[in-house]
Amino acid sequence: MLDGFNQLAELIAFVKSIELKSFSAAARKLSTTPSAISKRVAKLEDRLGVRLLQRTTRSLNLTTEGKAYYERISVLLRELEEANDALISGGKPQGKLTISTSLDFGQWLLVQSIPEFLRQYPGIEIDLRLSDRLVDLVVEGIDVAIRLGDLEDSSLIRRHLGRAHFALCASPSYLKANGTPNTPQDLVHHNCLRYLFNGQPIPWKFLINKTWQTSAVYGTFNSDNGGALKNAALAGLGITRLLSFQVCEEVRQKRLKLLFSEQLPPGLVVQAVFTHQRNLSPRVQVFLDFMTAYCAKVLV
Amino acid sequence: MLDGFNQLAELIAFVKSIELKSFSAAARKLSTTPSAISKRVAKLEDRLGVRLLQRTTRSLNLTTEGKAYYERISVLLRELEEANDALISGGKPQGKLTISTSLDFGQWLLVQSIPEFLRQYPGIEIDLRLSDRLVDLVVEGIDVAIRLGDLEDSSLIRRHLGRAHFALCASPSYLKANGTPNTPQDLVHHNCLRYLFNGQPIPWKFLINKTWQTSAVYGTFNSDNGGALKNAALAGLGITRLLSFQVCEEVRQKRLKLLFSEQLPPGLVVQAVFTHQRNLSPRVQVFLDFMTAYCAKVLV
DNA sequence: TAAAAATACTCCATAGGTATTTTAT
DNA sequence: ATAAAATACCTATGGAGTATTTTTA
Repeated sequence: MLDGFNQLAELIAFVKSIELKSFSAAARKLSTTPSAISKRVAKLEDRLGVRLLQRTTRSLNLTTEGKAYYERISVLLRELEEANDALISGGKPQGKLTISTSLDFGQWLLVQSIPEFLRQYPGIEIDLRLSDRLVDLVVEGIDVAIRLGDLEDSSLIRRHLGRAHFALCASPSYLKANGTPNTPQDLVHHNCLRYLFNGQPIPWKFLINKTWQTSAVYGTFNSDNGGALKNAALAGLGITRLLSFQVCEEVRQKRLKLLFSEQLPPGLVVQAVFTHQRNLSPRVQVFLDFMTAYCAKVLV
Repeated sequence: MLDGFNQLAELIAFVKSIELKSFSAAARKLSTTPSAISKRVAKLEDRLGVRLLQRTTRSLNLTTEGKAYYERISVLLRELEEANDALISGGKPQGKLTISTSLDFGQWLLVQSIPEFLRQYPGIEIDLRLSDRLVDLVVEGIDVAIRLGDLEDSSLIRRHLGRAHFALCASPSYLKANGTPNTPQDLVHHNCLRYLFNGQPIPWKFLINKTWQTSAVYGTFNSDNGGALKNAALAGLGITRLLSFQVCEEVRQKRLKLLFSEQLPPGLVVQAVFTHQRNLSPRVQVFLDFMTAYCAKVLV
């Protein structure tokens, strides 16, 4: 039984100490004294009969057992808080919404939509975490991630938001200086700025004579950051392939010209992923609905 | 923050009261007084600012909010207990393992394996729940279910254990009195005892001339219980189709004879299903491994 | 009227704060 | 030398028990 493990405060002290890597910091955050935190954690260890933290006056280090325990407990505390919030708010969306997405999608599309979202739901605040690595939603306490490309992840629920189209583009100055390619094959003679995924440039495919063919393209600049590629293209360095939402503004302003639009692959699936279907919190629900509508409008 | 929701004891009192439908009963279970339980629940309600239980001196009824809260909290408490157990036991399998499976599989195959399993893991005790309805693992607090047939359930992890073959059989006395059918088509003239799924008899298929054909069969007795069908067949009532593990003993003793073994469909997939892959408790892990080995041996 | 929940009242365990000591960088 | 964790000591909050009242089936 849970008898004897009565004090939620102990668990909170433990988790917060780890997250802030300090008893004193945790004490400040929890509006109490370091003494109290020290005692709570010690008591928790006593009750469990296991040392959770190896601590010196200068550092806190999780023991193996502590690490395993932390990973489970921190999730449970978040869920408990969630349950309390849901109850108290009576189903109204509120609280902190933690979103994870890629740098490119987050910087360009998502941030544009956020002001309107926050206006519609004044009770919600947003933590936006941008990262191109595949984050673990549960461990990192993320409510919802938006991912480009159809990545498998068995344990997560997915919701289709739309499709991000590719956009092959270059600045008018580059095209003037180097000529506009007439066919994808001509790209061999151009400076092609490629996106790196896991350190590898992604091949460019084109519809040529009704079949999909990979063009061998090369260039003097590759990057794993779409913004960098766009800026390079704007600076007239060469031709790059991005996603349409990243460059629509520049295309409208005629600072970038699109090439071979009719011959590009269908693009990347955009989807929201999140954990348990059951008991989805109101703030995640409204965000999903909002993004579904927003993407339907923006991802042409 | 969870500040102010410090007392796990309150949550436990709430959950136990609901499960036992009484404060007094919960008090007995938790080795305390009804007074304490009453106060804990009242305090929890105060803190949350929501009435969770509508109570008279004779009955406890969850409010709408209370029901929603209970469903979330009860799961969290189980998981917290789990985390504590896992830590204290240091990864050794122990504690109560709750298994759900169908009546037929549970009664015949599973119970045979349990003594050996319990012998191997003295720290484990088993709650076996037999039911032919599709239970909700999370809500009912079930560690692992064993299901026959390839049922989809997105949110659950599945592990393949083997395949249960069909066995068409009848008693020697029945075959003597009514003749042994030579082909599946002959079954039209026999009393076929069929299994009911959702109230409907499941059709019998056979491999006839290298194609799968459904035989129109009829009989004077159908049941949604395999044991009943087996007993009817043993009593000489007719021919029935069961799963091989249900009748292998009787076949060995020549109290039932198998028919058309070469012409029956491949049988039902047997699989274990459970929730989250991560942090699978040791007792569930060893049970899965044990059942995998056991089924590999028993499901020929 | 009988059994269960709420309540009033008392008690004491213990959590937490203050002040101090220890420790590691 | 300093900042952080542990500890000793004291205080006071509040949780739990006993006894009593209220409620309802």
